[in-house]
Amino acid sequence: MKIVSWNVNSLNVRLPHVLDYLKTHAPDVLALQETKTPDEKFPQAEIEAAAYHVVFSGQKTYNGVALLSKTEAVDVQAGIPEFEDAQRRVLAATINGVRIIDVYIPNGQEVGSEKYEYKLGWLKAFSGYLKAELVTHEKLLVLGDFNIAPADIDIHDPSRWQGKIMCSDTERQYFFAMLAMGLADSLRSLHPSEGMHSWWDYRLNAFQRNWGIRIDHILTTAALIPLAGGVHREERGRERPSDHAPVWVELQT
DNA sequence: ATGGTTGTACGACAA
Repeated sequence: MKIVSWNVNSLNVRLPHVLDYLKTHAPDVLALQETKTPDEKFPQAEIEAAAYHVVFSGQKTYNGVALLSKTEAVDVQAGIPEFEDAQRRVLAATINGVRIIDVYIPNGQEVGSEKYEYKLGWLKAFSGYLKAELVTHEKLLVLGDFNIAPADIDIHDPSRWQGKIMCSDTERQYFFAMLAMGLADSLRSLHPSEGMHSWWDYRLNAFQRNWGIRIDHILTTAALIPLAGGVHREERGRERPSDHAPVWVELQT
């Protein structure tokens, strides 16, 4: 079972890239973030024409998540239960017997800002939700844009980013707390000593200079065995790319 | 150089 996470930064702009990706890689599940598309304008027909099922939770201009899958998604749930949030950032569903949680964690803008406080409050609520979900789902996978680089190896130039957004101790603690719940960082486990960067800023030619950061993750419970995984960084080098590359894992079935 | 680019939507904000 091949599972992919990709922050597309506008599905309207990136639909051709996504359809090409489905053809080339034929993933069983493709989780999207930052679709920036309200539900009434979601390109459902185009995706179904590519022989994929799709569920989505979106809004105008910002955020938005979607799950594309070869087999139908069931028990679909949008958002974090009992957490009021106007921003569409979470979509959970069961696909092939695996509980899949697609997440777009807030960026936080700058350490100490109002948006950073929103990020921390959001992480607290999401962590509680995750802990509860793990009680009832043995096969569970959390994937998406976490906007957290867990360790120095995940950053092209750690000194330049120290203490900054995505790298602050408090954010990292939330990430490690998720691992302590019984989730494995599948890409890091498969590739212990490579950068595996997944995001490159649009500015300053960051991709060409390989100024990347690993902020897109796929976490798996012990009942799921990752056989292989990686980053499709060639997508970042295409015409009019997203600033994120897809990250993927192949699970033992 | 505390720099710049992209998306949304047409000015400013988010990333």
